[in-house]
Amino acid sequence: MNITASKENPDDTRQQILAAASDRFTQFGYNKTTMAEIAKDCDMSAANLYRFFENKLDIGANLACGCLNDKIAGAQEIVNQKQRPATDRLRELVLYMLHFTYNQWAENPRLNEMVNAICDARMDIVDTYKQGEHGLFVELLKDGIAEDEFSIEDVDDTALAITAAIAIFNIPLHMPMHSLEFFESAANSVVTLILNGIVKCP
Amino acid sequence: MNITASKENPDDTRQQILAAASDRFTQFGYNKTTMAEIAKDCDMSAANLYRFFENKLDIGANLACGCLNDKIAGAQEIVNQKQRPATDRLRELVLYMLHFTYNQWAENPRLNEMVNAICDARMDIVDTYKQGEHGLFVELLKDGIAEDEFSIEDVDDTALAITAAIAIFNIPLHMPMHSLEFFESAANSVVTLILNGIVKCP
DNA sequence: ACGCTGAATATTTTCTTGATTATTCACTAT
DNA sequence: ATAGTGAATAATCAAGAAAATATTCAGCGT
Repeated sequence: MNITASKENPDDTRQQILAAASDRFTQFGYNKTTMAEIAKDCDMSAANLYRFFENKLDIGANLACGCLNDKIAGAQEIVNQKQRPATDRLRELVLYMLHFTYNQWAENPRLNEMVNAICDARMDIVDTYKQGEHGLFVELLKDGIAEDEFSIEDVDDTALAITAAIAIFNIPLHMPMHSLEFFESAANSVVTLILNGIVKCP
Repeated sequence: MNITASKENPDDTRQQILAAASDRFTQFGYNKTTMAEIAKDCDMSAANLYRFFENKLDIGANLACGCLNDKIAGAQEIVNQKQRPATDRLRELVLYMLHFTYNQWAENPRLNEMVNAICDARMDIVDTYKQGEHGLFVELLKDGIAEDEFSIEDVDDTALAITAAIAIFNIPLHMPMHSLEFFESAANSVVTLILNGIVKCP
């Protein structure tokens, strides 16, 4: 037996493919890049790509997954700033999500192609993301309750309501409808609304 | 000069055309119905349609306008029930809008074609609708303040925040994403969130 | 057996090109 | 002047062939 491990780690190859695909997708769009082009960038045959990914959509799905994981990771960092008031973190969290969504759309219009393809075929990815988002809000709300900032009956339901209320700031498809300034203003208003409530307290 | 007015009121003809177009659009879809068919239903030539409407899209826009006016009218009726607490009316208003949007999508999938065409070309119609919606919330919030149910600093901003928070319940495009039950539950949660707020009162 | 490939096959896109359809216009009837 | 038309033109759609692309597979070199 060979004492060294396999010459190339399969995960490295996967990453190489994903990197090449990401470059192509962002520069030329999902539909316009061919498997042959991705393969050539990796100095391999198109057939070989299928030993690492099921198909083209699977490559896109993995990229999208990574992108959404990055988004969640950035959001988690905000939630993790436990010394800050939950109120502040909630506002920053929503604005962070808006900016992430907007920048993704603005800096890379071609990415929308991929988003559509993914949404059509791999709703599970979106669902997973939503679950992560929900978890973040639950954690933040619980922090707020622990610090006596928030008074909430049903944390889970409230987190669900918040995600529904800020949905438009998380959907790339909506970004072309308004300017970033408009969205920022709207997001701030929504957060204020959420935080203050409108029923007068006794 | 003839002592009688013109034999046919131009507005009647417009209404006749709109009615015929509405039937066709809902039964066969916007793209599949031809100007010739609409004209035949009205016992006139296709060319004559252009004496009453700029083009096919203009007919669709007028229908959409009417539909959105109906929606606003129904919403206004709810707001008008001044004897009821504003709190109740707000919840019913949001659920009414959700049901209107959902039914429009569910009962008539073909209508979506037209919605898309309108949204692409006549954003002004959507803007007008949004203004009307905003006005309704402003009125309702002021009612609530007058009745001492609500305590609101900036009514206009709050109305804007509410419309943003319930946006997903007003966009037909989102309806296929979830069941009506899910949307109802989410809408109720959002309304509760709006009404209660989460910041503990001193 | 492993990691890979070229060639074969299946699926999608692109490109014509002939219809359909929207829109305009010169003209008729009242 | 008004309500309308038929015929001409312009724009769009649709079917099918050709080309490009995705995906599979038998087999090669190690």
